[in-house]
Amino acid sequence: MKKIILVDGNNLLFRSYYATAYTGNIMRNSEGFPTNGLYGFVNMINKIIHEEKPQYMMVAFDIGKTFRHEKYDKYKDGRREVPEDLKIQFPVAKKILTAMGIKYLECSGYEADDIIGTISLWCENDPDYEALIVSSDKDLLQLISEETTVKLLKSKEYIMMDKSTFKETYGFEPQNMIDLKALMGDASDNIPGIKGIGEKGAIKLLREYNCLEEIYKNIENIKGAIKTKLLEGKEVAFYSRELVTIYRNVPLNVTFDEMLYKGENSDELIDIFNDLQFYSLLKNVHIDSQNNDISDFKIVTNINEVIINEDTAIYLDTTEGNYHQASIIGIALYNSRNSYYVTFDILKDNFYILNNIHIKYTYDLKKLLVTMYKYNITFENISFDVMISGYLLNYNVKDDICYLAKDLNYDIPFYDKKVTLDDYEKAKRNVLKARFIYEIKTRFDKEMEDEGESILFKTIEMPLTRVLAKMEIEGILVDIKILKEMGEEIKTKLEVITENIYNYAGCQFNINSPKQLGEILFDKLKLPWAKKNKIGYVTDIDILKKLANYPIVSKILEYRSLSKLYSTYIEGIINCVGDDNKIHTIFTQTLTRTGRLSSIEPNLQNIPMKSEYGRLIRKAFIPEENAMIMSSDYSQIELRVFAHLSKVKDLIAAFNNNDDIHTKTAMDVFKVQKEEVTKNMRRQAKAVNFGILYGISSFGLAEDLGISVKEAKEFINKYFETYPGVKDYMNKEIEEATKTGTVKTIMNRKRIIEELKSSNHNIKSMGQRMALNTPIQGSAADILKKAMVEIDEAFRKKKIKSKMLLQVHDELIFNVYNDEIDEVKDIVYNIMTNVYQLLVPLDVDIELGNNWYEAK
DNA sequence: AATCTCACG
DNA sequence: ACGTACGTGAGATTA
Repeated sequence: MKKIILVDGNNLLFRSYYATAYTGNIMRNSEGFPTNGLYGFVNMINKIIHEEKPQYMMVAFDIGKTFRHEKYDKYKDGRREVPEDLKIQFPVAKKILTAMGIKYLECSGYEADDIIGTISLWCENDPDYEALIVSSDKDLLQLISEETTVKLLKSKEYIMMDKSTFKETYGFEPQNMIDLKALMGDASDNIPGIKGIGEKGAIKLLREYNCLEEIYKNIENIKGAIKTKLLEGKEVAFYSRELVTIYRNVPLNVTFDEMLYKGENSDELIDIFNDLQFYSLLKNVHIDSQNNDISDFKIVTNINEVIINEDTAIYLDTTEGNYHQASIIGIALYNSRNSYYVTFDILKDNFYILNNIHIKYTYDLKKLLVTMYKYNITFENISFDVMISGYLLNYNVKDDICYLAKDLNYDIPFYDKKVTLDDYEKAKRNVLKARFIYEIKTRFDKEMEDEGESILFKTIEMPLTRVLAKMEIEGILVDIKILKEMGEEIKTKLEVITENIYNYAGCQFNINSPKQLGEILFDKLKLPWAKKNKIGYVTDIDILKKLANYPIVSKILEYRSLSKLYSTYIEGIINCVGDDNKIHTIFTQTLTRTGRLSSIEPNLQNIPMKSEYGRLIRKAFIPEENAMIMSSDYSQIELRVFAHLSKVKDLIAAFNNNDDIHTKTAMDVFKVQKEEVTKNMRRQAKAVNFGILYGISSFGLAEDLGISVKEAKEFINKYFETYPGVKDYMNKEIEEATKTGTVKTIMNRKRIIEELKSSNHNIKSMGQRMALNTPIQGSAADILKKAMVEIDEAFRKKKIKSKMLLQVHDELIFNVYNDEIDEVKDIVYNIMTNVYQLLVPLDVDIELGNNWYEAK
């Protein structure tokens, strides 16, 4: 038996187009050609091939006016016009199919359905063939027979419908599907059907009578309203049926042999995908062995075999998970002459080879440094980290190098724990990764040069990665006892509060469950302000604050903050403390879209600060003996950056005069003297200043200040009238960003913002806010990073033994030995204030204490 | 795996 | 007419 896969091409392309079109973010390649339909289309075709392993395959398309609907043109007219964006994707879809070795058919005057119906009829008449139809259109179910099955696509999965499953589901024969549609109609296809008869009623009738003819033959046995409707709609029903009946004798000039699945023509397909910029799909294309195979590498059995005397890439193979705990499995080395894989077993007595001056390139240098630290290898000559370079170039960079490789058309298989590989194959994959590093670095180097990011890369990011490695290795001391004591206290408080809440609620429930909590508050206790989300009621802090007068709600607020403290900051932190009583976070250098760092496992950039009680957690972060914790933070760095970027004279003057910026804003906006600025005026001015940094919106400001959107809008207008330069700057920035699709920081860090191209207002607005915020947040991040590099350098030159420990976006935390306090304070202050010349001065506050809490 | 909530700058 | 401030990470629950 030969199986042919019959695919409804129109259906597939429509589905994938509308799956993304509604977001408004229509995918396009850099020439502006829309690709959103094609992307899903190709994925679906790939999936079908993968799942069905077809011998024969055919994709059908609609073309021209269809005979079947000709006499009912008035119904067809009601159908939605195909958007131009989608229309132009059809010819490309057909080109792709040809490149994939799949036959496609279209026949003037017939729909895709008709073509599929015709071929499936051929299968019924030919004992050698059977058909599998793929579509999400239930109309095609009418074709199900002994020889024909339908794979009915749902949003995420599919249902296989053969004769027996169809009967189980509907209770009548597949060929009577047309009668079902005739009765119930189909709004999306403008099939009228009988008014007042829906799916349920229609199915019931067909289970009893099978088809329209039988229904009307037995019309006297049918009672009540249904009977009237049936009689009134008789004519409509019959011509509706004609409309939905698939025509199965399309004059097709094709043979089964022509529908053989031939397999792809890689070169053609690669060309097309490159054109469309479907880089992730390229990995599925069978690429010639050049890229995914390598045979001339050596698995080293004796270290003397390793000869490196030219620039070489290293790839480190470790166990999974947090790299502070990871162990080395082996390393791959690659250069244009030689390539090697060295297992840990061989390496462990020969680490010295890694001091080779020719080892220059890698992926994730920081991980390499941290992992190799205990073997005293410092890789002084590594000057190029492909991970960081890829990040600056806005590639899709993850921990696993395979993602980047995939995007760049290098086919390195992903790690799959279900597949066991022999030693040779494992070694090969690592060598492939080293080769990828070696080959891609030249291209990245050039791309960075073109983007003007080389200096940023060489003088900031590459040196910084070594600084961060040191900070991670150093870690910060934690006094677990303090955390445990505080934990006990919180636990006791939580028990009391839990009892209180149960009493107010009149029952016990899981307070941590937003769902249950919502039901208690808004269903059971009928509190006002109920607002729904997908799951149930919204129970976030904004809603609860409005209800804080209810004793149960104030207790819940208390419970929330305490349980957050307990699980995230007491338990969470304690779990991260190692045998050395220290926490070693990981600073991710290649994650944020703005250029900031982030901190994980644990996150030490969000330790409580704003609430007095939570802040006590900071007492557990302590210095070494004979040392103090020092914190140095930039004051208003983002607003200063904004003053610099916007060049607004009043703002620059305010910072030059060392004014309190929020008070100054209040004076200008409210047109009052300094003495007349009330607390509330300053608070409002501060909120607007923050709003400016975020790409202000009246809604956001209203939310923040608890005023109406209208008031917020007026307030913003007043601000813009006060500082017209701000508005001008924002307009100019958005215009430029929209033109180029990118924004840049003061150090030329580039972010691509696809959202700016969106036709969806919301998404576009979000893009505009990103475009306004990124240069500010990103430039501040640049400044911090530069300061960190310089401080590290100064410490080294002056042989300072105090250590930089943490970075929290606008502040640095140090462990400072008592005998170095003055010197370190000096160095840090001078570097931080002079690291970059803005149009306004940079200001730094430095505090010292016996723990992080006191250093504030 | 996705969602909600909340901690930070 | 729309849903919304920018950038993160983690824990708990629900699906």
